[in-house]
Amino acid sequence: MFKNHLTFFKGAVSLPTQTFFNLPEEKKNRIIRAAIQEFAAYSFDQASIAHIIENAGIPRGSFYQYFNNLKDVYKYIINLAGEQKIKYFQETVPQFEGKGFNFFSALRDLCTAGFQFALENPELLAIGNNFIKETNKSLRDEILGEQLPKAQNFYETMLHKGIELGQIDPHIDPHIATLFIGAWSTAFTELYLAELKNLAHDNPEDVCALLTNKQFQQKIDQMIDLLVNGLANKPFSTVSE
Amino acid sequence: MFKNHLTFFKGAVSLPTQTFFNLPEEKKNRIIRAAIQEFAAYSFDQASIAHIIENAGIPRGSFYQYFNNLKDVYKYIINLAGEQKIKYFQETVPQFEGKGFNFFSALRDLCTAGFQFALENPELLAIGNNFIKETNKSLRDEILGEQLPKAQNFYETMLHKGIELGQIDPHIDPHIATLFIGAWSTAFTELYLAELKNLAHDNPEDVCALLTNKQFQQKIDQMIDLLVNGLANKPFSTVSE
Amino acid sequence: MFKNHLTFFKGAVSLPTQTFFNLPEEKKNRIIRAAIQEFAAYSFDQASIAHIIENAGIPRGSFYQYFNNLKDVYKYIINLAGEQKIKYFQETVPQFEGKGFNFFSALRDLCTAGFQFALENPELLAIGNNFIKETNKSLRDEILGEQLPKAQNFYETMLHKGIELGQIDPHIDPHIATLFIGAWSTAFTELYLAELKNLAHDNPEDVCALLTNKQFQQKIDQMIDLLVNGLANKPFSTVSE
Amino acid sequence: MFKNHLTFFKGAVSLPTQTFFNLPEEKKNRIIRAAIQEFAAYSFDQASIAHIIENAGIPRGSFYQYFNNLKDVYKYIINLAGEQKIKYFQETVPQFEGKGFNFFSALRDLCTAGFQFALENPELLAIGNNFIKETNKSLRDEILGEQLPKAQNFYETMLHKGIELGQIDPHIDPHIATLFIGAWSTAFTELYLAELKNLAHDNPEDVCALLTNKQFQQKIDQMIDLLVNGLANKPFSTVSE
DNA sequence: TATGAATGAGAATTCATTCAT
DNA sequence: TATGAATGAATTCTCATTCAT
Repeated sequence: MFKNHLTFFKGAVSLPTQTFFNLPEEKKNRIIRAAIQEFAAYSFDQASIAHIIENAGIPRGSFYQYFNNLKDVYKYIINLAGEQKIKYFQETVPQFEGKGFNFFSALRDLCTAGFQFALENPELLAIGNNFIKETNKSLRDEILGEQLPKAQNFYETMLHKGIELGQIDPHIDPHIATLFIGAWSTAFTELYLAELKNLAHDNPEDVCALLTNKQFQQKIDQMIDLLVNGLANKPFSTVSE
Repeated sequence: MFKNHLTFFKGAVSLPTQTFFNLPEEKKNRIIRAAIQEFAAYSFDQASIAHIIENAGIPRGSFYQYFNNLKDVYKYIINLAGEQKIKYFQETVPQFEGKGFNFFSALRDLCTAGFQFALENPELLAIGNNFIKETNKSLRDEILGEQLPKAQNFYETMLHKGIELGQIDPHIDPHIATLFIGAWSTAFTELYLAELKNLAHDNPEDVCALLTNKQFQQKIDQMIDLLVNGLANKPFSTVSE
Repeated sequence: MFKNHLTFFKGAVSLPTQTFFNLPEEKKNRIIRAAIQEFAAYSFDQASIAHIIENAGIPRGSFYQYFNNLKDVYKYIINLAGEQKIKYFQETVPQFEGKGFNFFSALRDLCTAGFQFALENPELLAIGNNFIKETNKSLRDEILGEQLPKAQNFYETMLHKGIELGQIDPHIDPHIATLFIGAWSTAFTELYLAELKNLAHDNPEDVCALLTNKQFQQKIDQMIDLLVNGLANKPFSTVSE
Repeated sequence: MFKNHLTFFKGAVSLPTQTFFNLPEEKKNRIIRAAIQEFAAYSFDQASIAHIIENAGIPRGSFYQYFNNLKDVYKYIINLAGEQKIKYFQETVPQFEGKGFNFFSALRDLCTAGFQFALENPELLAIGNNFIKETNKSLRDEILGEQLPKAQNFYETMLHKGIELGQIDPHIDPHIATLFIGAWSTAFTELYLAELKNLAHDNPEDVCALLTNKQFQQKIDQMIDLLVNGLANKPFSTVSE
């Protein structure tokens, strides 16, 4: 999940105890909100159970009736976030079906949706960002391992379709392209976060206007253009022949 | 330093105490090795002094005669790694001087050198990777702040030269291009690490042959091609016009 | 508090955690006793959490569930001691109200009560003594700052009343008089401690008889006489005119 | 020594090693100065060998060739300070010999000399102050025990002479009077230090004028007057009869 | 189940003193 | 003797997890 703002996995591993699920909605949500807040603010290693129970307003002992340990809450939250993201995309992005599919316009749609989601769920974006940076290898692998099977990489699906329809250079190894798009997308997220911070400084109230902001739109276009056409000044490019 | 495997800074902040520098080479190296090992395996927050002194085989108190705290060793090691990398590149990569400069072939040289360095110093690569992911903002800024002035971003230099010589599309915003190359470089590192792991599984002894390995060479070429020409199947690309 | 054995403040700053206050009386008292013992025996800087938890028979971690650090226990104990002293005096010393007030007899009452209190609470006396000697200025100021607002300096109150009623030489600067009484009081405490030690040597069991001891009573009278009439053999005193 | 700024002991216990005394004057003085500085700034418990060697500019190991431990330096310095004070007084204060002796004017002379000394040797005053506040009982006793035999309490000598010459109320127990004068003197020191601090704030350059400052002279006179004649408004004092 | 107190394993750091050269 | 590195005991503080009610 969250290799970047446009990648995600679908997962449904049930880690909290049954006791947790039996909780009244309000309390359950308080706990979830506190956990989201915690993992948005801190990496897994810096997150603490103490913070979560304090923000959720539940007793220490209760925590252990709902989860085995911090890792389990983490997995649960990562999972939840992934589900929300998938749900959002499924509702928002036109499914890449039918003949009308165009890889590059679909890409732009996906980007826009991604930024929209990030705008509406800044904490989930932060959680994703923290997860990407997670260096605890065994934790990473454990989470990815559990979720990868159900992962649904929109990019990969799109890519294959694009190749199929001849919109993408057929010489390109799809695996490498996927890797590249992933990194490209992460860089995009960084750009987005940097812009957000600037806007927040200058004009906190119209952060929401970011997406319709002309300059930012131009940057999006440039990034997409780079991905599509590369760096080369076309007449001069020679290396890759 | 280490925004990715091809970016680095030159730095010379001296943080260990004089006592440390007075130590016999052998002992000093033992400590440095232990620290490198630690920061290669763990992020700054997960690294522990206990591990370092245990691996270096020095008593608890001695550590504090050499460094003030973990942060100081970290800075020292990051610095050392940066210096080694710069030294390596200066010795290996043909300086981009004179008329003969070609952005794309220079890029390939840089990549090859980067992989070579990573192959010879896998732990330094790991340290760099961990640093990129560092989420402790104040620590990041502190280290970058101390080293940025002396930073030397090869990509940026090259990019400007490439634009100057008309080898790169002049419409591209250099800032975004830098971001783009950064993403590309990160993807490259991931690719490299994945290959390494495969090789290590299959044929641990010829890891060193990776760079001359034909398949890997093809992948490098593909990556460069992606960067240069983009994804589009040229006759069909339309979006960015 | 405790500028000397007859001065004190009233304070009610609550520093321990709620957890501490929830503890069963017996355990709470064990901890309080251990802390009192510690601060009676050692100055703040020499006191150690290790001693307290050992004497209280609680585990290391528990201490930190009750207090944030040594300073907080210290403040709490100083405060407790102050409250006990005030309570004692309020119950024992006739309030200096009404016309019948006589500075000098009130002083004697106060002294007697002070010695009585010290006798019954030798550890609190020791704590007060250690606090007076506290050289850590910021700690002093912090504690005094928190408690001064509620401070009730019996001497000063009495002094002003004595001046008002013409019982004290009107030429005397009240500030200096306060200083003077402070010194006198300190000397008194020293005298008292010395006597206590002697008695303890000779006849440990009748320490309690100290106050009714005739010789000691005479010493008290002498001290008061010194304060009231000074050293001079009256007909000969000349210096201060 | 140093029960207050007018009390002191003479002592000559030689605690440093012979090696120390063999040192060239300059180096020896550097060490002494560093130690004085340290004990003026910190109480014994807070003082550290590290500070001293740093300020003296001597290596760690050397310290232990000159002294066994911190306590020994402390004793040595306390001793040195005492000797300096005695020397100063012997040179400055008219010896209380002959018929012309008057307790009260001698007292004023002593005070003035004491303040003068304090002004010229603020660090020694600070050391004395710190020693008075020393709560480490065994250390106190050890130092006092070693030095008391040779102690020379000017007050006590004077007092006896004053009684002898009928200048002091013969009913007064000399022991109690000594105790009282001691505390009085300490209070005096506090007053002096407070004034010093005020002056330092207002007019740092004329701190030296403090002693000739009229207001301060009046305070001295009031303090002496209180000691001589007591608090009572003479016609009304009744208690002590 | 809910609660919140109990616990102890670690982590960092300090510093006096000893030791080797 | 001079030097400065070596050492480890002591101290504070944190926190996940267990336990008793």
